[in-house]
Amino acid sequence: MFLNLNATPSNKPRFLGELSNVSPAEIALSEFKYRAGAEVFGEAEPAEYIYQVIDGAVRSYKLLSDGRRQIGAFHLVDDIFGLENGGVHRFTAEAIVDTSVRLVKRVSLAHVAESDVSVARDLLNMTATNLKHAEDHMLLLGRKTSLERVAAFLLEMDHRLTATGVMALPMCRRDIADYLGLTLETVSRALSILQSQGILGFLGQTQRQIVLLDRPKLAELDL
Amino acid sequence: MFLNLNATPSNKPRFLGELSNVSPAEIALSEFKYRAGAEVFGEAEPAEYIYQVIDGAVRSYKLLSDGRRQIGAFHLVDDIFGLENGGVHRFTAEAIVDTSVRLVKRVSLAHVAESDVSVARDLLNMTATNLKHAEDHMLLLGRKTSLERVAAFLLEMDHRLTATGVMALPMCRRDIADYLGLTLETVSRALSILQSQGILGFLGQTQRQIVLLDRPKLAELDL
DNA sequence: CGGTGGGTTGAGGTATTTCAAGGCTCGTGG
DNA sequence: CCACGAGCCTTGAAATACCTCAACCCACCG
Repeated sequence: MFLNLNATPSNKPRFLGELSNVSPAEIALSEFKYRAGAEVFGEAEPAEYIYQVIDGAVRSYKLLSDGRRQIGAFHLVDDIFGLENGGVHRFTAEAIVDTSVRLVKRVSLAHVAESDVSVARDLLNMTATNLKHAEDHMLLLGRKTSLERVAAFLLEMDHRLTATGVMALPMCRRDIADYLGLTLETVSRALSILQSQGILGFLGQTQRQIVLLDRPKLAELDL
Repeated sequence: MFLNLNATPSNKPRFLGELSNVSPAEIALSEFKYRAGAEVFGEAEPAEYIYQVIDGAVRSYKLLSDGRRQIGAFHLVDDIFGLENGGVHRFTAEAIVDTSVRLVKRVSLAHVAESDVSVARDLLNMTATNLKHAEDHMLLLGRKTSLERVAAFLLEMDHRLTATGVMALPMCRRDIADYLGLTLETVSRALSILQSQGILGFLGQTQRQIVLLDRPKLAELDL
C-alpha cells in the first residue's frame, strides 16, 4: 500500500499502484513540486527517475533546432511519465501548471524487474500503452484535417479528464497546437467552428473550460 | 542456433536470435511466403503470431474510413513485426514485394516470458525500440517540411538498408508518401529537388535505385 | 503492340500558416 | 483603486506549402 496513496476506483491502469509489492527499501520514493513552466527533465538527459503526476499536468515534447516543437503527450493526474528503456530521456518534460509529482528511482526499478516478473510485465504494459498512443497519434498527424484533429483531441481529453460535464483544460492553445501539429490560430478557428455548430460551448471567459454539448456529433468528426 | 538461421554480423538488434535459448518444443516455428501486395494480417485481427522478415519488405498501416492511409513502419530484412502486447493487431501488414517471413506463435512466447527473464527483457526492448521510432516519427509528421521528411526518409533507409553505395528501395512513391504524411507527387518533387542539387542520383530508369551523393548535405536537411 | 503500373512535371486550387489587429483577464505597482 | 502591461485568445486578410488534377513518359508484359 506504500505506493498506492492516491488509488481511486477507475478503469485506467494504475501502474505505480501495481508495483506495491516492491519493498520500500528497494524503491526510493519522494514527492516534488514544479511551478508552471518549470522543466522536470530535459531531452537527452540521463533518466534517473520515473514520475507520476499527483496534481497538475505535464507536457512532453521534442524540439527541432529552429524551435519548432512537437508535444508527444500530455500527462494528467495519475499518469506515469519519464519511463525510458534506455538510460536517456527522449523528451523534455515541463509542468504546464503548478504540478506535484511522485518520483521513483529508475535504477532500482530496473533491478527489481530482473527478479520480479510482475514488475517486468508492468513495465512492458506501460511501454505498450505509450506505443499505442504514439501509433494512433501518427495517424492523426499524418492524415487528419485540422477539424478532425481538434475533435480527436477533445474526445481524448473528455475521456481522460474524469471531470463531470465540463472539461477544465490545463494547457493553452499553443500547447494544443503543438500536440496536434497545427498553429494556435488553426486550433482556435476549429474550436470556433465546433462552437458555432453547437457541438461545444465555453464556460467562463478564459476559454479553458469546455463543455461538450454533442458528443456523438464530435465522434463523427473523428474518423 | 535453431532460430538463428540468418544471423549476420551487424550492430542492429537481432531479437529472434536472442531468443535462441527457448526450446523448439515451446515455440512453434515456420516459414511463409507472401506475394507482393498480399496481406499478412489485418488491423484488429487477433494476434496469433509474431513475424520476422527473411526476405522482401512489409508495410504496416492504418486506414481512415474514407481510405486515407498512414504507414507506421516499413519492415525490412531481419526486422520483427506484428508484436502486440494486447491480443489484437493495431496495424494491417502487407508484403510490399514478394516476401518470406518466419512465424512464431505468440501465445507460447508470452508464456515463456513469464518464466524466462531474458525473453521478457527482449520483448520490452523490442517494444521500446518501436516506441522510439514512433516518437521520432511524430515529430516528423507534426513539424517537418516535405523536403525535411524526404531527407529523413532517405537517411533512415540508407541506415537500414545495409547495401553498399546504392539503395534499392522496395516501396513505391505512394508508400513513401503515406509513410511521410504527403502525396506521392510531393515526394517525387522533393526527390527531384534533391537530385537537381546533386545530393542524390538515380540508377536505372525505374527510379527505385537511389545513390546518395552528398550525405552530409542530406543530413543538414534533417533537423 | 497496346495496356497497365509506376514515375515526373505543370497549372491551378485550397487548407493551413503567417501576419496583424483587437479584446478580455489578471496581477502588479503607482 | 485604477491604470497598465503581459499573457492568452479570437478573428481577418494575405501568403504559401502542399494537394489535386491532368498530361506525359517509360518500362514491363501478356
